[in-house]
Amino acid sequence: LTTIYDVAEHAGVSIATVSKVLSGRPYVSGATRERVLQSVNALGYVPSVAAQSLAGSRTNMIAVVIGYDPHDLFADPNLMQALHGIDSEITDRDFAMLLSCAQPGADHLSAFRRLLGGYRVDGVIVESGLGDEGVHLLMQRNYPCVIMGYSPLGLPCVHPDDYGGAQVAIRHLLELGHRRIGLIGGPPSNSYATQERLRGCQSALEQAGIAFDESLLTYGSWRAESGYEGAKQLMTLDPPPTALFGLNDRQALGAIRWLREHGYRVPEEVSVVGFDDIESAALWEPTLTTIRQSPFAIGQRAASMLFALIEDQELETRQVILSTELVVRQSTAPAAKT
Amino acid sequence: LTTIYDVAEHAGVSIATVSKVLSGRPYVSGATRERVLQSVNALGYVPSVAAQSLAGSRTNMIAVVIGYDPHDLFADPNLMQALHGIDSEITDRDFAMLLSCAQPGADHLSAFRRLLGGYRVDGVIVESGLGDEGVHLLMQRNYPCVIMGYSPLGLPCVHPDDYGGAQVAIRHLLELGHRRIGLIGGPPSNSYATQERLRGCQSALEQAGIAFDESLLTYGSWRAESGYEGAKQLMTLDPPPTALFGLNDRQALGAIRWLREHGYRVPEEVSVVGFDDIESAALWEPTLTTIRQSPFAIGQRAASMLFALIEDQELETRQVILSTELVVRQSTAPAAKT
DNA sequence: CTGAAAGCGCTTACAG
DNA sequence: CTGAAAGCGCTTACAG
Repeated sequence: LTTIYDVAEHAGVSIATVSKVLSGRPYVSGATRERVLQSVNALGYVPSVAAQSLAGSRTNMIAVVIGYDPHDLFADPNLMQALHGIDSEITDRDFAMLLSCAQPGADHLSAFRRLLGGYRVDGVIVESGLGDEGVHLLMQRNYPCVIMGYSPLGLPCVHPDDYGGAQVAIRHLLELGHRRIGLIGGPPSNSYATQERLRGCQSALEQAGIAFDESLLTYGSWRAESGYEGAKQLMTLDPPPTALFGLNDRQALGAIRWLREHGYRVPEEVSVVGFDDIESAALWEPTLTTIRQSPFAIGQRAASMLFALIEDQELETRQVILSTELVVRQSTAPAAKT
Repeated sequence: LTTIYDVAEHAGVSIATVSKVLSGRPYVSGATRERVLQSVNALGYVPSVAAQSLAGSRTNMIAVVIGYDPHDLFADPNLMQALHGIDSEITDRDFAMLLSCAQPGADHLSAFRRLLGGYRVDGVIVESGLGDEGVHLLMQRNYPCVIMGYSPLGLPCVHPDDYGGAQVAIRHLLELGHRRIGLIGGPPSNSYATQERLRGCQSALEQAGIAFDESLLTYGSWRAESGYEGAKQLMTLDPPPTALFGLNDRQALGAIRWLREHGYRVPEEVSVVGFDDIESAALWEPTLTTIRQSPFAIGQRAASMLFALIEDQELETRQVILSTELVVRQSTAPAAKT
């Protein structure tokens, strides 16, 4: 392995000078800089991150901490897109990302503790849903840190406009004449996204003079099965809803599956709306009307905020809310006359 | 931050002893070991990976190198599952994974070089499709390294039985009476998976006395659109195929979408088979007949092989081929009489 | 069984 | 503008 000493020798300077050139600090003569750079190139030198890190500078590495939830986690296209967004931001800065999952058994804090002690990273992006205690730990050591999701503690965070998006979805259904709208939610607890989307639903309904009806609400997971079960449950109500709002697309798709299996025509008899606009939404039959958000943009934004933090810049906004967009496709239609 | 010195002081021993206890080396008295462990616990000590790494021991970190292909990469549910599999293996060993994507512009080697020089990881898992030059680099430094996919260089690798799986898919269609079978392939070049699956198709067809017909083959990407386009292209042939084999599920699903949009009934008029068995395959309408593979298992296996390598154990097998399984669902039916 | 000392490859004041 | 030296937090022979 070629070290800084090799470069120094090759260039006929001291290692301190090599270091200075490489870190872009001033007070190096142009000629020296040139010579060093050439040596670096000639030798294909890449500094050891371990040594750099130990010596107290940057590690060029950020950690992405995600909760441990074997099923939901890695099956979630949104997470994937968010990672993609993060990657797209860090890649030109020559950063790498350390994926740190919470341990299955251990408390969520373990992931943070390991990070704090063991790995030296320049900053951390936390997937929400992990709770705030871990983040709190990071804060105390004032680690640069951004949350993808919500932060009750007021930490820098970025998330889609769940509240507004849900409102728009409900209003779309209301305009189509639907009055009984079944809601299929994500995890009942610990999910700000679910809560915010439900708040949005409630507000849109109440603005239309419709009381929020708890019996039209089911909870589950973010998975398709949860939508399937939700539809089953809601459609046995009397009278059944004329529209279903799956709080994410996978649930909406699962709901459609149940509906069609049981002879309901979508959208003629039952309209269905989703949230996310995942790839499948446009491929499904019928194609899914949904609220588009961009987890890719969330990841990107989180990363760029993190870099600002790392570089000690002031954040313009500590809470970034990315707008959503209604995408009308085939799965919604006017409510059938009753 | 608490260091090994703090622990040593707290336990009343030298840092060498603390180190010995922590690394599980012998020749420490039980009492001393106890005392050290208690101090570690009391202080919540976690060793600095940077220091450990510099001092020449394990980093407890592996790198996963993936090619840069913004669209396909992070949209691929298989990759996600593979990461999940890797994670499941490393998590109880308290390892972390460094996700290293090749740079957009730069040659693929850049990702490897950075790894080699900058980051000290104990081993590397390479997603295939990156070519072998980078892996070669790793080999030269004899870095423990496992490939998810194929290795022409004979490096340790693990992949599904693409060849056999494709054979089974084709035989399934043959048994249903199909004779003209359209093939929708992945990326034309650089994809061993595509090549192997096509070889499987060819062999199954020829065993049935049917010549491999290039005109019944389209290439594209692994995305759904590619299947959509493939179906469009293949169905304009005269006579059109009675069955389509999407070399992955997303393509198969895209093909079904095109077929239904254009009035073809699936499976009554055209049968469709996929490969992978992704989540959507069972949700789609019709549900998709497909060849099931487990990218999760691939990831797991790759990781466990890597650990064996890291621990200097002999590998029983350098090329692990995971079996696939035909899952018959609704998208295939007997060929219509002509 | 235990500890003193060198060294891993850098960065950062500090002198020059 | 340049370099000598200390120090980052560990591990690993090597003595004891």
